[in-house]
Order: sequence, then C-alpha cells, then structure tokens
Amino acid sequence: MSTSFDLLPSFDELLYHTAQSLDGFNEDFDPQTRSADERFGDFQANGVLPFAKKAGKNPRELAQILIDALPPSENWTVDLAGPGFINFTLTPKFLLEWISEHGSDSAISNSAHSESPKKVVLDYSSPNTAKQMHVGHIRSTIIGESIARILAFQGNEIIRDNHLGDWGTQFGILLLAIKEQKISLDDLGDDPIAQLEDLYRQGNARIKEDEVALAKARQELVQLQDGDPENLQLWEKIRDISMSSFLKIYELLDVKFDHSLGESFYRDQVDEVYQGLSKHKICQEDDGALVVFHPEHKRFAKQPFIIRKSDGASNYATTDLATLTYRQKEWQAEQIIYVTDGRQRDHFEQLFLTAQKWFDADKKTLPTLSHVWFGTILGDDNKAIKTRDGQPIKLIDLLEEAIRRAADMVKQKNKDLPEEEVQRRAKVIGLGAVKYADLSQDRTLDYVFSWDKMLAMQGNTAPYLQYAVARISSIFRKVERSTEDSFTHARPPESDAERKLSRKLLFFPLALKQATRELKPHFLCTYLYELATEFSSFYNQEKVMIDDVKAKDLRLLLCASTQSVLKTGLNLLGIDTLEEM
RNA sequence: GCUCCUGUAGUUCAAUGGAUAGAACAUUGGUCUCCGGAACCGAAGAUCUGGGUUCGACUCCCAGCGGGAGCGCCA
Repeated sequence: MSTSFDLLPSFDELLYHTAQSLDGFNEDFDPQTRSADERFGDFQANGVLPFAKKAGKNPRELAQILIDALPPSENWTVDLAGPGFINFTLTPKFLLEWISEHGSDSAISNSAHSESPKKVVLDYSSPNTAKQMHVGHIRSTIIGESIARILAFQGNEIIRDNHLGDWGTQFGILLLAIKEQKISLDDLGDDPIAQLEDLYRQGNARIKEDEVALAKARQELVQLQDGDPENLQLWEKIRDISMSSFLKIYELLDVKFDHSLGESFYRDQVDEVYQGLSKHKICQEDDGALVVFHPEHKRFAKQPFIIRKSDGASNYATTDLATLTYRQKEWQAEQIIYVTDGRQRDHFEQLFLTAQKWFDADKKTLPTLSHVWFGTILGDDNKAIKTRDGQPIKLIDLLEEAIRRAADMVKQKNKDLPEEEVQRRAKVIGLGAVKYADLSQDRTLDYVFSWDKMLAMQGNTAPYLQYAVARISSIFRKVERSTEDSFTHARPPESDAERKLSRKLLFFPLALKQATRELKPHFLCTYLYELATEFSSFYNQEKVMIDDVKAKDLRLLLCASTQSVLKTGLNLLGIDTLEEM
C-alpha cells in the first residue's frame, strides 16, 4: 500500500470531508491540523474549538461527533482531549510502512516535488566590486544559496543571478585616486583587492572633506557612464580583480551562479525605464530629478523613489527596474526573489509598487516579487559592520580560520591522517559550522559577530549533525551493509526510542514546507537538529548490532533513513557531510 | 518628527493563536568493559511594563519604556 509523503494534508482532508456529511458542520470548518506534542499524539486538529464557539455549540460534543464519524483505520488511533482537541496517533505498523516507503534518498527527493513548479530568479550575494567581501556579506550568499536549493529540490527551475554592484559611485572615487596617484592596476602585489579597497577608503575620507575632490570624483563617474575609453578600461580591470577575489570565496562556499549580470549590464536599458514611466505618467520631475510618488501609500506619497538623479545619472532604482523587466522578458521569470539586508526594505517596497504600475499600464503580468530580507551583522559596538572607514573582518579570513580550527580538531582525533585528508574534512566541517551558525537563526534578526558563535562545533551546530551522519556510516561499515539495502525483516518500532525517532522522520515534509512557505531556512535547521538529537538518544539506548534479525533490520532502517534525511537536509542548507570525521 | 523592525533563562537562540514556553553555551550532578565522548542522562534557570481582544496570547490590538533601522540625489 502507498502512504503519502506529507501526512498532514491527508488528515486535514479526512476531517474536512467527514465533517461535511455531518449536521453540525459546514464548509467553513477548517480542521487546523498540525503536528502534535508527542505527549498527545502525532497529529492534532484544533479547528473544532473556534468553529463550535462561532456556532454556539459545545466543542467537546461536536468533536466527539466528528470522531465517531471517522472511518476506522488500521493506520492510526484517534482520541478527544482537553476542551476539544482531536489527536491522532500513528500505529507502529504504519510508521514502519511510511519509513520503508519514503525514507531513502531517492524517495525523499521524488516525493518532495511540487505539483506546480515555477521559474524563479534568485538575486543574491550581489557584492559591490572594488571592495572586498567582509563578514557582513556572508548572509545574502548563504541564505540565498540555501533558498535556491530548497526551491530547486521541489522541482522549481532556478536561475541564480549575482547582481553585482559594479556601476556605482565607488568608481568615481576610485578612478580619481588611481589617476591622481598614477597607480598601475597590473602591479598591485599579492592582494590586489585589498589595495583597491585601501584606495577607496582613503578616497572616501577625502571627498568628505574636500568639495573639489568630490566634484572631480563625480565627474569621473559621469565620464565612465558616458563611455570614456580610459575609464572603461580601468573599470574592467577593477571588475576582474574583484571577481577573482569573489570566486575564491564562492568556491569555498560551493556557490555557483548561472549569471553575474551586474548593474553595468543594464546601462543601455535605463532610457527605456525613463521613457516607459514617463509615458504612463508614473514618474515626475522634482528638483531636477526624476522621481516616483505613490499617493495611495501613507509614506511613499511623500518619500520619493528617485529613478534619475538631477545630474542625469542613473542609480540603484533605475537599474533595478531595468533588471526586473529584463528578467521577465528574457527569462520569463514567474517569481523574482531578492535576498538583501533589511535596511533596503523601503527601496524594494517602492520598487515593487512602481513595477506594478508600470506593468499594469503596459498590460503585462508582473512576476511575483519577494524581498527576502535579513538582519544586519553588528560589530562589538552594536553598529553595523561597514567598510567605509573601519577595518572589518574579511570574509575570506573567517572562512580560512574556520577551516584551520576544524583541521586542529580533525588532527587531534585522527593522529595519522594524511594532511590532504585532514584539509578535505576540515573544509566540510569548518565551513559547515559557519554556514549553520548563520542559517540556524531567524534571518530577520540582527546579531553581533562573534568568532565563538561562528566557529562553535558542539551543541546545536553543523558538526553535531555531521557527526550523526558519520556515526551512521560507521555502523554500516561495521555490519557490512549499505544504507541503500532494503530491510525486509524489519519489525514495527516498539521501544520508546524507536518510536520517537520514527515519528521525527515523518515530520521532515512539514519542516521543508514551512521553510519554503516563509523562505526561512532556520525551520529546516531546527528540525534537523531535533532529528539528530533524537538519533543520538536512540543510538545510546538501542544497540544496532544484535542477533535479533527483525529488531536489527528495523534499527538499520531507522539509521539509514535518518542519514538520508540529514544528508538531504544539510545539502539544502549548502552543507556537506562526511563518511568519517 | 514620520515609518518600520525588535525586547524570551547569566549568554546566544527556538516556539503556523493551542495543552506543562523548547534548545545550545556557561554552571552543576551522573554515564566511560558503549556499534565513534564533536556523545548520552539529570538539576537549576526566562516571555520588558500596563491595559485590551480570545474558550485559549511569547504570538494579535492599544499605550509606555528600552534597543536598532529607514526617510531626495549611496547601494
């Protein structure tokens, strides 16, 4: 027999349909099924309470009527509790069936496919060229990559686009400094990006005080945007230097983009934006700039969205509008997800409102637009880490330190391991720790950067999850079996530990769904950690290598399924696993 | 000034309006002839304040207090 991957909708539908044939109910009834606290059962429906209240009926009596009308099943038992909760408890036999059917790698990925896959553009990472990525830049890259994987896993077509900030004000400052100091970009030493960043920092400090320099820097930018050959050549070189420093980081993080179409790519498309918005009278001139107001909005009725500066130059808003239309026209994007810092919320809200009006006027369908924003990484002073004046920790340094610390641990636990293997494992463990540290908390919260937090390897961390995976591999090596075997002799789970681990396994679809619905990977982290904890507890209580074939097969099955879910889940977070660590 | 976000154990974080608010770190007591101790089992410890809505509130609404962000030519 076949069971469904995600059981929650099955219970929800069962309750809804049963209720429709009963006197006291109608189509407004929502069963509100959810996973239950293990003290009460596996799934719980609370919907009778509010429904009964509204209908002026006794909730317990109404719930009892519904329970009595449910068709009998060998898969679960049901009972009524408290003021009117309906609790379902799955039978051991059914748990075993579900795990046998859905617990393997291939079954998990097949089962997770969406019925209505979409074409989604994911805009993430998006660093500014000419500057280094520092620890504050880690979030967009890691969160974006995880969301890309989560959506792709469910069958959506994902286009990963790194929207580089490569056409902005920083170039005016930088070009001025390069020319004045007669610097050769071919001769910047071992760490060219650091040299460029120094130049930028100095230049930025200077234009704050020197108005003449500020005007010159602006002029350099205008010349660049007008296509001045010398500036363009320098700009290209800067871009190349930046890209090679980014690529080093992306390689470590295992992030690959389909496109890196920066703002500069859209430089010839900004006129279309001005014309399109002007034609439909969506924008207006104000103080010499071209701006958009949204009279229906309480704030944006007065707070302008500037799409062309008074000096005629384009800005972030202009290129974002051009980018949006390009993605819709060239890629037929059905959804566009922007992963950026929360401080840009106003910008995106204005962008989305403006795009909606423009598309409506042109009678085009606007893709679903989502701003997936995250909190800021703060320094010890509780202020955002920023490049302009201070010297924040470089992202590459964080990643390398993580690998170094992990390598120390690997060596300590495996004395005679070849250096190459130490490094391979250290990468998986160290980078996993960093990624998990960021992904495991709600993305909307700010946090203060801390080495200890980013590099922790005990407790609720990636290495703990990786450790569970490695232990399971170890068991299978010892029994000389494969996790891909079928465990046909398995009996249903009996003991407390077996049962708890089993029920945890079948909540994976719920965690995945929640992470997807809210585009928040931390729901997945929480689930995986709970699963690993449940496994460790099981592992401690129930020996796997035993003579009883039925119990042994069940326990092997539980181990194999746990590993499949952990590996799959970690992969969705962009975190790799090891056979041994 | 206007708008938005935020306030949970000592610390860092969880909790689709549901039953006794979960963890981790730190503190502390155990487990060590155990398939990997990056582990397991236990103890202690928390919802900023005051109202309101609700059968039920960390969650929703109002007010206050604290922290942070955005608000015309940065991205």
